[in-house]
Amino acid sequence: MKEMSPTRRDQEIADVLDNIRRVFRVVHRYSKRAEKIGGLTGPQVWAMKVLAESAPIRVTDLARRMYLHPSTVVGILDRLEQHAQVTRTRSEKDHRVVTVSLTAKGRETVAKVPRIAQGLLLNGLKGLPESDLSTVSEGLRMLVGILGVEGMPPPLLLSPEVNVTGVNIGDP
Amino acid sequence: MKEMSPTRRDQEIADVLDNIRRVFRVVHRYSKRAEKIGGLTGPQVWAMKVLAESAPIRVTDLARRMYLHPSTVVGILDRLEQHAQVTRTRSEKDHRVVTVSLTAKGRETVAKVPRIAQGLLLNGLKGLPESDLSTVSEGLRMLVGILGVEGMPPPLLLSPEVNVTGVNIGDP
DNA sequence: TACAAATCATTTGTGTTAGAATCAACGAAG
DNA sequence: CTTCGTTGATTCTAACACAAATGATTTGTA
Repeated sequence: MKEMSPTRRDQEIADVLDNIRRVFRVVHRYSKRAEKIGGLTGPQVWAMKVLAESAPIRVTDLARRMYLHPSTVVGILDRLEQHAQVTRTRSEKDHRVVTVSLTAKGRETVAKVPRIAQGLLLNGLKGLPESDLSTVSEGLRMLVGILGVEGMPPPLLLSPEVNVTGVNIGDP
Repeated sequence: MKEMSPTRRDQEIADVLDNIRRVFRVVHRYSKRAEKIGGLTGPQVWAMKVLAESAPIRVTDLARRMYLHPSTVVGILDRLEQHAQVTRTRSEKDHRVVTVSLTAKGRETVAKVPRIAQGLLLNGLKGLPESDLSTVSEGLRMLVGILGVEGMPPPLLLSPEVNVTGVNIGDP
């Protein structure tokens, strides 16, 4: 690429940080208020989707998949349990372990989610020309590299189903 | 842009969403625990920096600059006031307005911050080859475009000083 | 002037997030 | 078998974050 004066480079870095800020705010807000399927919040729906995919699952594993601290997930599960969306079962083999599953009601809820969750980002990305998508993809890969979290957590499965899940997460 | 089967494309979109999630989490955590200058949290330091730049300022304007809800800022100001870092003054002209300023102690605190706040992201970006920086920049610009927030808020100044602030914002 | 609408800060209520400490239970070493 | 370290879930505390409602004040309008 062409040469760039230090000043212009600084400007570009400033722009990057500025844009990160913007994306974060939007994604963050979106995740806060969006969703609300059946009175559930973003993180709650997100947990439900992970459960739909791999229940029964231990609390710790659920936390890992959600990139969250176990104590955070406990709170989310408390609320979901109150709404009768999930159940907790103490494992027989290892009494330290608690297994989380969806209730019938929970499965209904999850079934209703996908189409509604067609978020801004997912639709936007879908409509992007291949070359632009590559640019976005590359750029983010580099950011992740900078932050040193490429392999972050168990990459989850990558089925189309999960893509949708990803969106909520975003805002996920 | 080589041709890409629908499946591969879906995969790439999934990756993008996954990476946004990762960057989001990392930056968020970073802003949460990092900083802690003089016992202050990330958002608190962030508010201090905005104040350093444009105090005295009204609560609403401070909130706008931080991309936060006013009620959130009230809490942050409560805590900063307890630590004697800022003061609140009811305006004479308009009795609805409260003006926030830094105390002497607050100015000292701010003076200590900048060098420590050379964050992961800023340093990482600085070390990036020009071509890679362009890719990151381009990709983010597209994301911002998708989200329709190009002009989002008063872009703040773009001095190096503010860039540092930008990092905190991330977590914002 | 009077009254309605808008503005500003705050309070209240709910939810998300993390770290530290706690408690039970498992597993391995002696 | 007993002790010791580890793991797993939870509780507690503290900070964010937002929406909705409140109360005080200003502004615009009839």
